Amino acid sequence: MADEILLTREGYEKIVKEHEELVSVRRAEVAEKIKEEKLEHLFYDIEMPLMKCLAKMELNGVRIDSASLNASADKLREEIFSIQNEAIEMTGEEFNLSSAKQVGEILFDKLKIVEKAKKTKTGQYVTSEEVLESLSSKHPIVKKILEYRGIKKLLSTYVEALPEMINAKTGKIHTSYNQTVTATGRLSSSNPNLQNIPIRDEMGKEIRRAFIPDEGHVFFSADYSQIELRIMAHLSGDENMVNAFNAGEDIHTATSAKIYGVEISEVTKDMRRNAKTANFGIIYGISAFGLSERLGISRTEAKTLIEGYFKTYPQVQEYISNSINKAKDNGYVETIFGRKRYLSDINSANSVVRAFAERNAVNAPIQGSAADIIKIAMVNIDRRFTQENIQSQMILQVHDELNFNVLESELEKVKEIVIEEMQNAYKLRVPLIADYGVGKNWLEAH
DNA sequence: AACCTCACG
DNA sequence: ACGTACGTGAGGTTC
Repeated sequence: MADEILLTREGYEKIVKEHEELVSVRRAEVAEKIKEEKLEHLFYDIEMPLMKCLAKMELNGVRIDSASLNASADKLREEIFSIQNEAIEMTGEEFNLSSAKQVGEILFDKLKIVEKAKKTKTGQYVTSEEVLESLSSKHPIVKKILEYRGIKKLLSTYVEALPEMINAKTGKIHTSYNQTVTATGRLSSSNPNLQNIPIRDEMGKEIRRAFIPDEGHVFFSADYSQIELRIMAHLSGDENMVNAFNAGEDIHTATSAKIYGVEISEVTKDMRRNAKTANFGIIYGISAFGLSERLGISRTEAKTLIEGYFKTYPQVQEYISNSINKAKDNGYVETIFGRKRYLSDINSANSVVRAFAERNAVNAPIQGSAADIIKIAMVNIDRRFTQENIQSQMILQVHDELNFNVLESELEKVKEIVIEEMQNAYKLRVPLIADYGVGKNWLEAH
C-alpha cells in the first residue's frame, strides 16, 4: 500500500519519543477509535505520525491582528444598532431580530407576507436564508433581516470571538484538531473552529486579513484542485472523466461540453454552472429533486440532465451502484486506503433512512480518500521539514488546504516541499494538482 | 439540552 | 406516498 512513502514503525517510534508529551493526550482516544473501527492498518502509517504533526500545529498556533478585528467590531456594532431601529420603524413593533421564532411571527402572522408559510417539524416558521431570499420582494423588512443576520453572524462568531481566544503566553490562537470525531476520516477543528472562517462573501472574507504571519515571515497557502472529483475519476475508472483530467481540462467545462454535445469553446456560463452542480451532486448522492432545487429547473429537466451525465460518464453510474451493493453485502464501504465507514441503515425498511445510507455509501469513500491523502501529505511534509531543518511551520488544515507560517528566506524551499509532497502523496489514475499563493495574510495568500 | 440558523470544505 | 445532496462546529434563543 503506502508503506514506502510513509514512516516505518522504527521511524515512528523514534519521532514519538521526541514528542512524547505532545502526543500523549491524543494517543489514547485515537488508539481506541482505531481499534473499534478495525483500522489498525492506518495506525502506524497515518494516524500515529499525524498525532505529532497535529500537536505541533496546535502548539504553533496562528497569529491574529486583533487591533484590526476590534476596529471592525465597532463598525459592525453600529450597523446592527441602526438596522434594529429601522426594523422597529418598518414593522411598528419591537422584536428580537436574532430570534427565528419572533422573526417568523412578524413576517407570517403579523405582516402576512405570504399565504402558506413553510414550517419546521416543531411547528415553527422556517426563516432560513433560502426562504427569506425567495420572499425578499414581498416586504422591505425581509432584506433588513437578511442584512442583520449576515452582520450579526460575522460579529459574534468571528470578530468578537476570535480575539477572546488569543493565548496570553503566545499571543496566538491555538485551535484543537480533533482526530476521532468524523465519520469519514476528516479532521475537525474546535475552540475555535478555524475550518469555517468566511471566504465566500466579500464582507466576510475580510476577516481573513486578520490571520497574519510572524515578523519576517509570509503566509503560504496550498490547496488541492478538485480533489474529490479526481478521486471519483480514480475510483470509478471512468474513461471520459479520467481523460478529461489527464488532458488538463477544466472538469466542469469538459463535463458540460459532453453532456450538451458541444465543443468546449461553445460552453456557456449556464451550461457550465449546470454541469458543476451535477458534478457536486454526484459526489453527494444525487437526486433529480435535489438537483432541480439547486439549479432552479424542473424535475424533468433535472432528470434529463442526470441521464445525460450518466451517458457521458457511464462508469460513474457503475461506481455508484457498486458502492451501494458493497455496503449492502458487507455493512461498510471503504476508502482507497481501507478506512471503513459502517452503514447499519443500508438495508433499512424505511426508504428515507435507507436512501440516506445509500448516499453515505457513495460519498464516504470519496470524502474519506481525500482526507486520507491530505493526512499522508501532512505526515510527509512534517518529516521533510524535520529532515531538512526547516524552521517554517505548518499551522492550519482546512480539508483540502494547508497553510504555513514561512520564514522569508525559506519560501522557495517550503514551496517545493509542500507542493511536491501534496501532489505525490498518492498516485491516482489522474494527476493530483496543488495550487498555492503567498501573501501578508490568509486572504492575500488564498 | 434541543432547536434553528449559518460559517466552511 | 414519502422526503430530499455529503461532512463538520458555534452562537443565540427557547424550553
